[in-house]
Amino acid sequence: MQNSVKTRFAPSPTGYLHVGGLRTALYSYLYARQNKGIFALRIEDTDQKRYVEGAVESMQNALNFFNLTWDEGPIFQSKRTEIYMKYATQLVEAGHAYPCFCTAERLDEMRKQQEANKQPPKYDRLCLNLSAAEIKARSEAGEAYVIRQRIPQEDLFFNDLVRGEMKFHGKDIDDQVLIKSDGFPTYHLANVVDDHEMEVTHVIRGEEWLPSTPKHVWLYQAFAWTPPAFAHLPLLLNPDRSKLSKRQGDVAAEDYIKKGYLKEAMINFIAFLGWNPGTEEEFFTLEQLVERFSIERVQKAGAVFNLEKLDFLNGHYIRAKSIEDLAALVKPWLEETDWFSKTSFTQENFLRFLASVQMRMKTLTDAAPMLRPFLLDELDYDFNLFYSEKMKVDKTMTVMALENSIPALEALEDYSNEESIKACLVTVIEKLGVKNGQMLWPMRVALSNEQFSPGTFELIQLMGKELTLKRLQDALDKIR
RNA sequence: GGUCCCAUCGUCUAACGGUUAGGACAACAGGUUUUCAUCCUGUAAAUCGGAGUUCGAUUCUCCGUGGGAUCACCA
Repeated sequence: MQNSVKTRFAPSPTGYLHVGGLRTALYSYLYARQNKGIFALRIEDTDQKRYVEGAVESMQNALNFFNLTWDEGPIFQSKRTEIYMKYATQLVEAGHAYPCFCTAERLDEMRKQQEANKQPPKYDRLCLNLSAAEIKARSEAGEAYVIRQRIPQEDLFFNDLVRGEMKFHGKDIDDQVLIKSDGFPTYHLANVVDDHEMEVTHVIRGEEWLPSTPKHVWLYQAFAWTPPAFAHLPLLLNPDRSKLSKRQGDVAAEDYIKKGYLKEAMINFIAFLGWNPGTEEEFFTLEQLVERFSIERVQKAGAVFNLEKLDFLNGHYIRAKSIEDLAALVKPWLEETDWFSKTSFTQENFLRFLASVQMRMKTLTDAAPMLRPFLLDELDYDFNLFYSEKMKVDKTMTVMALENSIPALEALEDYSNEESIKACLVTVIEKLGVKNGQMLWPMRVALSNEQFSPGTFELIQLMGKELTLKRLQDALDKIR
C-alpha cells in the first residue's frame, strides 16, 4: 500500500504565469517532492474564446525558470473532449445530470427577474423534468442544449486540509453547466474527470475555488469515485486587501524576472506568503522548502503581496552570490545598455568593480548604472555633485583637492591596498589643513560621478593608478 | 443580496488554555563609514468589539463588526 502522492498544477492558458499561480504551483510541487510523489502539469484550455497564443510556452518557461519541474504532462483538456462527453452522458443516464435547452436570452431574463426580486441568481430548473421524447425531438430539430449537473438538495460536508470541515447547502447551489453547447466541457466537469483519471491525490488550488468545491465533490459521488484531498490556499492580496490584480501592480511572474529579482528570492518570498516553518529561520532554498513544507502550517488568511520583503531577500541573495555567478547574471542587463558595447576592460577588473558594487545592489538592474562609471572611458560630469554644503565643499575647494591629490598619487607606487592610498592622501590633507571630507568628497565624485558610490580609497584601489589619474585630471580640466 | 471564508505590530508571521504577546521586513535613533550601501546596537509598533466557558482566554463557543471570495454555456 504505497499511498503515493500526486499533485498537479492546472492553469488556463490566458496569458502569463500569475504570481498567485506561481505560489500554487510551488506548494503543489513542494508537497509532491516532499512525499516522493508526482507533480503533473495540465492545461485547462476548454474555453476556446480565451485561448492566448504563446501562453502555454510562456507558463512552461516560467515554471522551468523557477525550477518547478513537472513529471507528467502537459496534458491538454482541449484534446480530451470525447472523454468528457462520454462521462457526461453517463451522468445523464444515471439521473445526475440533464440536458437544458434554455437560451442565453431566457437565462438573462430569468436572472434580471431574480435580481429584481432580491433572490439569489440561480437556474430555475425549467428543463429538469423534460420527457425523453421531448428531449429527443428538440435535439433532433437542431435545438442547442447544454448538460447541467443535478445538484442534490441536501447538505454536503467535506474536509479541507487548511480549513478543516466545510459545510454547504445543496439548495443554495446552482445546477452547474457541465457541457457547453459547443460540446466542450466546463472547468467543473473536466477538472473532476481529469483529476480522477490522472489519479491526483491532492488538489492544491486557490481559495477562489472553495465555493465550487461542493459541486466537484458531488460529481465524485455521482461517479462513485473517491475524491482527492482538497487544500484551498489563501489569496494573495493587493495592499487594499482585495484579490491581487493587475491594476495595482505587476502580477506576472516574468515581470519580476525582468525587474531583476533572483529566482531564489522570489521562491523564498512567495513561499512565506501563507506559510512559515514555525521557527525563526527566514532564508530557504527550494530544496530546503521541499524538506520543511507542510500543509498543516499553511495560513488561512490572505496575505498582502508586499514587495518590501522581496527587496530585502533579493539583496540578501545577491550578496550571497559568488562574484563569477553574479557577473553571469548581470551580463544581460549590461548588454541592454547603449554604452556597454563601447567599453573595454579586463575581466579581472570587471569582477573587482562588480564586487565593490555587490553590497549595494537591490536588484540585478542596479548593476548597469552602478558599474557605468567604472567601465566608461570618460565621464560626463554633473558638477552639482562636487559641491556640498554639508561637506563644506565649493568650487575652490574642489580645485584645490584635485590639484593637490594628483601629484601625490602620481608619486605613489603601491595601489594594491587601501592603506597605502589612505596614508598618501592623509599626508596631503594634513598639509592642506582641511577636513577629510573636503578632500575626499570631490575626489570621489571625480572618480565616479555618482552621489552614492564606494569610498574614495576603495575607488582608487579598484581603478588603479592609470585610470585614477586620468579621471582626476579630466575632472580638474572640466571644472576649471 | 444568497452562500462561504477570514481576522495578532503598517506588512509577512510565532505563541500544548498560563509568555514581559516573540521574530523578520519597513520606519525611526545611534555606532562603523568622507557619501551611499553593508554590518552592529537600540526604540516605537498588534491580539477588531461584546458576551460566555474556565482559576486563567490571542487561543474554545456564540453574537456583532470589518474585510474578502463566489454566485457565467470563464477558469
